[in-house]
Amino acid sequence: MSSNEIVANESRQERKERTRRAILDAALDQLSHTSFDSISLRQLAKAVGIVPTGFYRHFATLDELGLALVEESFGTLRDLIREVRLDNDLVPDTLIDRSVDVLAEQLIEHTDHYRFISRERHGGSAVLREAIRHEFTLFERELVTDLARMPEISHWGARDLHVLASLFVEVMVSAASELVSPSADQPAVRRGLIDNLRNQARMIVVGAAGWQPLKS
Amino acid sequence: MSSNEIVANESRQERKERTRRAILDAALDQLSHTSFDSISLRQLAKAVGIVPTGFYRHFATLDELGLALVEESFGTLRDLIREVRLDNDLVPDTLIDRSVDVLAEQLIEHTDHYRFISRERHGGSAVLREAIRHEFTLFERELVTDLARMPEISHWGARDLHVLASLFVEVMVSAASELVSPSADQPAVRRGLIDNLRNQARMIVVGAAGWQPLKS
DNA sequence: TGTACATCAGTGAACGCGCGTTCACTGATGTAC
DNA sequence: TGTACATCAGTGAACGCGCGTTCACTGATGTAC
Repeated sequence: MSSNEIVANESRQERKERTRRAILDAALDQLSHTSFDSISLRQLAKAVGIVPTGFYRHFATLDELGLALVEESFGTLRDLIREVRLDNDLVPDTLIDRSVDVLAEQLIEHTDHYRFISRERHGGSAVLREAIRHEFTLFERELVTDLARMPEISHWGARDLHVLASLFVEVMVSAASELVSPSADQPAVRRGLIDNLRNQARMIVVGAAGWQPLKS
Repeated sequence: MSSNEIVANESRQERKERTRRAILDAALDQLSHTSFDSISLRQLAKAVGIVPTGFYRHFATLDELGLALVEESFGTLRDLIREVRLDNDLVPDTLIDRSVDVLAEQLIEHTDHYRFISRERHGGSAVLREAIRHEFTLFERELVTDLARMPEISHWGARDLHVLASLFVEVMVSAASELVSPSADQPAVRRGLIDNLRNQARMIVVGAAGWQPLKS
């Protein structure tokens, strides 16, 4: 579908927004088999159904497009956390099961977003790397706040909380990166990855339970 | 330095090997600020000091060059493990300290290799992704073998060992990726990352110590 | 040791192609009166 | 409600550039005798 096809009763603003959306979608599509630093503006425009120069009506540079995708992708990640937090009953084991299930669902629904983050996190564009790193910092900070509320570890210091939060984030990110990789489309492989993630989270919880907080 | 400068008493074979080496080095250099799927054969040749078509005397395709880099980079990683294993006294805490120190040193010495792996692990080239994934599988399998020798966990099953080994690999890879990132050149940041990695490893060890092996 | 021939790493011209960006434009939509 | 003008998303020609790959070549090194 091209973005400039005629739709009745659509304002100029709505039509523009629809084209912008189409550019973002075409970019996510192209980025599922390419990295951002070799994206092609002309192929993008072709997929959207506009002429190459039309791109500049929506983004001043390709970097601006990339940053919009980072923002959108982390929006998706924040939705995930919110969904888990809603029914947070504070029992570690069911919380883990619930979180892993929600993650697995989201990864299927928003594969493009997570693949984009995973690829560009250490990719060739310094601008995107920095933006993604910043978002992950915020994300981990939120997780630290959540963890600090749990009575069992309410006496922990900032360093201890960081150790635990970074462990959770890292196993989650690792598993997510594997799950969105094109090689993980066989159900048996997916189940193995999810099973392992669940057990990793449990082992971390056991580690946290026996942890002696650091001094100073 | 160009690869084709005159060096006395050098056989044709030696000279060719020197050019090949120069191509690999120029590629690693270019890949420190670019991803493999947007590498330029012409820029590579220019850096080496040969004409673009000269590249084909050494590699049939760019992919072949990429695979050579994967092999070489994982050679470096294997050196690291060997070095740690040499003085493995089986006391978890000193083993962790020792491993983290060796890793930190190696990351400084072979930044290019580790950055390449970190970037292409989830990068835009399916060929390299697959090669890197395969190497990591072998690597984790080796770690499982090592772990299975430790008396405390000699009764664990394959799944339990996989949980623990994958945790170690993932925190190591995460920390390494951050440490080779251009944003981690301030000593204070480096120390923070290394300190956190050490504590993550310790928390995992505590988790392993309290772990109830899975059934079946 | 000297000669005749084979090898092959590196050359350089040429190719067709897709790239990002410039610019002046068009014509439908929106707005002021 | 009708008219005159402003806005602006999308157009299309043109640009110079770097790209990977082809091909026939050169001339130093290596080898057979």
